[in-house]
Amino acid sequence: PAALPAVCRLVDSTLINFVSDMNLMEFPPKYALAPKQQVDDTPTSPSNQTRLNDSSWSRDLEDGVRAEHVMMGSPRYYGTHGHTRSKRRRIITVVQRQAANVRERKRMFSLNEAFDELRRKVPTFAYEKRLSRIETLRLAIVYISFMTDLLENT
DNA sequence: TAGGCCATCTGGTCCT
DNA sequence: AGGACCAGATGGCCTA
Repeated sequence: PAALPAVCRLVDSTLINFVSDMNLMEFPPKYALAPKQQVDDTPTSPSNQTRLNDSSWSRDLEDGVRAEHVMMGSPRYYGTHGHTRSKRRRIITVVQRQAANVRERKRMFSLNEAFDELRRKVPTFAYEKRLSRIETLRLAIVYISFMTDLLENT
């Protein structure tokens, strides 16, 4: 850590310019509700309280046969993460699903905040276009490698 | 118009 | 039981 100021002085001035030219503070206006997302985030409608099943878990059909995914959504594939675990599916209410959607949006929001913070830390040309998430990650890898080499060679 | 990027929804799995 | 995390699917927006 003590060597850092010295390292910074050694950093090529063009790199410093990259950093100072960063202007990624603008927040994408997309966080406004999208048209398809106009569900009620504070669901209180009694009709939404209906449980789809008595238990919150339902057992799939016997003997390893994949149960049909009768609920809405895209098809899933078992074994994506290596092993098939339980055959019990959690059945949730519409209210619970909406609450989970809200939590997921918040989670992705904080993830994007972290990406924005990383974009500000990573040196870049005065981009007319902001870095995508994958570009940000890859540039960060290169940047860290560069700084690591710099530290080791001084 | 095709392709890249992103937000969102969704269900499965993990974890507390 | 339920929240966090994850990845697939989908649709919208933007740019070359």
